[in-house]
Amino acid sequence: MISNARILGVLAELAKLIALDEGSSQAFKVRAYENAIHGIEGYPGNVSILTVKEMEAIKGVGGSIATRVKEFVDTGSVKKLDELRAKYPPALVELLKVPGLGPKTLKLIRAELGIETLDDLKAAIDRQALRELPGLGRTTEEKIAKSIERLGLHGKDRRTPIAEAMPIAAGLATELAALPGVEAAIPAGSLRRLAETIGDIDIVVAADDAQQVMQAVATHPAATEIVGSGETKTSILTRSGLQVDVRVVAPSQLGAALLYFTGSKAHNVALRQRAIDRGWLLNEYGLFEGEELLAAADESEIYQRLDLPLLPPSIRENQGEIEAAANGSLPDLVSLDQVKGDLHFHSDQSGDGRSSLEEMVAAAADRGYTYLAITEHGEDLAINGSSREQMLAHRDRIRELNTKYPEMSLLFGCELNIGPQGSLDYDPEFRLLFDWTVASVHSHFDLPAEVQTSRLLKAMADPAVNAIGHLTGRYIGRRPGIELDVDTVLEGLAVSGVALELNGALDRLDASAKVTRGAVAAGVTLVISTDSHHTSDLRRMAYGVANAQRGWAAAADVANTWSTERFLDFTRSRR
DNA sequence: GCCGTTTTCGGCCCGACTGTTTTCAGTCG
Repeated sequence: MISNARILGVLAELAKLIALDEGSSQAFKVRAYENAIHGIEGYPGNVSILTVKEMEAIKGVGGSIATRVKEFVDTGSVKKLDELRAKYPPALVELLKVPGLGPKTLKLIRAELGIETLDDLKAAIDRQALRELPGLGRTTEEKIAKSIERLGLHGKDRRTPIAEAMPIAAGLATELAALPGVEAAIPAGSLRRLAETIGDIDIVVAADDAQQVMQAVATHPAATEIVGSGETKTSILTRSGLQVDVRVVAPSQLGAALLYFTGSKAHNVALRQRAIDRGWLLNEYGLFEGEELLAAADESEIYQRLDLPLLPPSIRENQGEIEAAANGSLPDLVSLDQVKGDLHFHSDQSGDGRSSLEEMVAAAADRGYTYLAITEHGEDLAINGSSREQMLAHRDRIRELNTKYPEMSLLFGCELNIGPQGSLDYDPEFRLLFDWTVASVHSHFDLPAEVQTSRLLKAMADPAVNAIGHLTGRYIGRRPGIELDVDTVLEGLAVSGVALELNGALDRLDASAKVTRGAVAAGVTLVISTDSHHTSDLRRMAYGVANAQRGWAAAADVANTWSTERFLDFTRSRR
């Protein structure tokens, strides 16, 4: 069986090479491939087992593309792709990664100067050959030269983990919001949708005086370079090579601008099509009927005019959310105010905890939680874990502390460590002393997928285990997670009644939105947790909730939105 | 190359910025 990822890889390469062949990434054929890729990304099953006819049922996939996919599945290659590869060697295609160098220009310099590789391009720039070509000039040549210098730092396909980008975006937005005359400054783009990695930071600023904001951005100390600067839009590069685009709009247009700059692009295109169907125009300035403005100030107003409810940024991916919202089949997505407790929570009793038990519990009480599981590491984590004696003493502290918070149920919990063969800390009797446990993988990330899968199945078979924590153990952009058979694991969770944790730490977001959507479909119970080690980590709940939304999870699917009584029943259900 | 409550052909989202040009093409998101 061939994975969807491999098929998507083939289609992405075809799209790229056709763009080069057509001389435009906007060519309709290219967009058709991109639409097909998008459709397959949203397809829940394996595409390789489908017939051509069945593939054509996927949105964006027509006869031609379906036939090529089938050809790849059956023969392992695609004739059209092989032809294009012969026509455009890899070294040439690589040049498309240079910012400012698109397919048209690349075709031109190849035809006129015989440029086939990066070294050819550098040599041509050195002898100032580019500037002699029609449509190019000295400035363009210098711009490309500069882009080549920084290729590793900010190539077009460079992605930044959201955990890295979020604080930069938040800091910058806060500063811009403080400028006189600025009504709002909001990070938009994939960051606002909580994508795992982002290409650049987009900040939308609502202000009447754009000039002042542009000035502030261009002279910002974090800007190592100004990529572009116009009347309403300025782009800078930070030291790490991350690009930040700041766009100023009139406050009365903030909703339309936010909608546009939040994307996703595919979601926007679908919304605009919906506007066109009604004889209207939707752009970043508003929704228009001819000259008449229909809506612009609020996102919700624009959705409403298009006969849709306000869709949260987290699900704006054009993966069926617009159709579902239109026909009323979109789940009632979980929201932050429905969360009643946190179920993965450390104090400094754990070696890696940073705040005291008292501080952590007080922070949870401040958030109005009605239950809270304190889950210190088990003894198998040599450095961070607690012995039996330490755990029992900790239980006494928790029970004692609970008398000060009568409105909250404090659960004596544990984060159990799943060993390489699926073993757990302590012994079966001792494990049953805990009110709540979350079992997680912390080591042996490189085992084969079959071993990891049975490892997890064994752990969830233990009656003391309530949830599986950070499913894959990944750190986005730093460490890939364990490989596993997702369908088998989800089925195991559904059958055993063990919950799947959605870890809200920004560098984890584990289980992923995609896995979450599968879990919801499989009937798995979810819990959204922060894995807090410090009082400042409790805010991660918002990210966990947004990631749950990305997986189309309803409050009913998430155990820590349930009433205290129902939740406590759930903790005892497997014992 | 895909698609359809304007359906089998003729459309296909929309605009900012830049550089090279004198009205627009290319790139990008």
